Amino acid sequence: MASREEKKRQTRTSLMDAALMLVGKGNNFSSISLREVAKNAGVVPTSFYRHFSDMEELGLNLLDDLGLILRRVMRATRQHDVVKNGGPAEGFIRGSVEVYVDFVCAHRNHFYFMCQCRTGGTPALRTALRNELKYFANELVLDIRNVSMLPEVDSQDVEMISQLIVATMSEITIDILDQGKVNPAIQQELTENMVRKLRLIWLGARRWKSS
Amino acid sequence: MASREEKKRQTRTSLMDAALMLVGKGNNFSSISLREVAKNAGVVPTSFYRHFSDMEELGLNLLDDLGLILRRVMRATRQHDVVKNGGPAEGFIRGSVEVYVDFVCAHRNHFYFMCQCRTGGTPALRTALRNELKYFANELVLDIRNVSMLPEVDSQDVEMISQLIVATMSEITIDILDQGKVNPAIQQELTENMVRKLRLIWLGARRWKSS
DNA sequence: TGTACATCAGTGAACGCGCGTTCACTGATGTAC
DNA sequence: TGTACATCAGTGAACGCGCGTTCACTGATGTAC
Repeated sequence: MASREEKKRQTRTSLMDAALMLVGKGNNFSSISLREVAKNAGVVPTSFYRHFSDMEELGLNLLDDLGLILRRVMRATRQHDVVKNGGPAEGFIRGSVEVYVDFVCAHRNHFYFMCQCRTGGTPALRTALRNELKYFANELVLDIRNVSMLPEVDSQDVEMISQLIVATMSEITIDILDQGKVNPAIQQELTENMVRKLRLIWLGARRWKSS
Repeated sequence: MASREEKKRQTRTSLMDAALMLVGKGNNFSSISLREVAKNAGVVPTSFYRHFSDMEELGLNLLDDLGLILRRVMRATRQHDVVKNGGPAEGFIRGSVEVYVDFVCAHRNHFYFMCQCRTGGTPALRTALRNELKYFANELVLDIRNVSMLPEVDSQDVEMISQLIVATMSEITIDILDQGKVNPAIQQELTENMVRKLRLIWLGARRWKSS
């Protein structure tokens, strides 16, 4: 039999899942009501307060989840490179995009919430998300520097390049989520399009000389 | 004395301005109520229906405004190039970014609404916005092709490049809006950062060979 | 120009509804002896 | 192991409030003669 603690954890997860589900169904997080979330989690509205003080706090917890997902994306990307190429090599752009696209598809609702938060969330949510994305971009900077892929580019410019990459990733995220149902053909096309964009950026980066 | 028609037009504008103002103050469009909008427009809630059937229709009209603004951005950019350089030349990237940044600052609330809509709006709003942005990107394609700046790049790839540019513009838009108050120093820094990004893209584009 | 009527933007009362939040409660799980 | 008590996740009734929408209205503007 589940312990009291374990049951509580389950209800908490149900609440967060319910909120994500409502976001995934096209509702805007900022207009989802606490009562709706509770109802979809199969719990009475007052129970909500045993877990979160309000919807914003639930949202902050969803962003923590997102942070974990992004860390897993980075780990999977590195592992992918090592396994396939023994290190970053020719195919690393395609590989990274494929890993990322798989994660977005596997966590559609989290990424949906991320896109909404970036521009539509409360100040606290926006700040929390900005920090997650900054961390992600910085990790990218470290990866680029560690393998010395761009020796002629200074720190500030590596940061600029990683921002450019993150912005381009953001774009494909919105595109993937915009197609309602998962369609392998379209998904493949988006991936190819993305690969070409990153290749072009990489082409520019290799020629880039920091002044 | 204002004619009845003229007065109606004024009230309509007040309603749209009130909605934009609420968006600019940090509210999410999808959670702004019709009553709030009416109150801030200095009008009774029932009056709203004389102008729009619901908030979504008001939003679609805001997107029409945005479309006009984007067309003015394009015109101003072209004019800027012609006046300053007699055509696209060395400084055209910086010039274009400056024109764009000025427009974003001058129409903060419209661009705020745009960013929210892109991921958080109703399906009708998202579709309408997607069409506006597609038009904008296509105009960019035409500009690039017309002046034959990239002779070795085929149509499909010019489109890819213009998407890349639009995505990068989107990013700076969010950054500008994220700084609550207009701060010339930060704005200048964002502009410089943006210029470097577009230069890098351009560097890649000039080396790009369509296969 | 003056009058009589039509139009219609804006009014104000009213409705039923879902909202967030409070409160005292219940009863299963956990703990002390 | 059994008993008596403590904890606390989840309940259900109740509250006041702002919501979208309806309706019959008012009175200034516009039109026909």
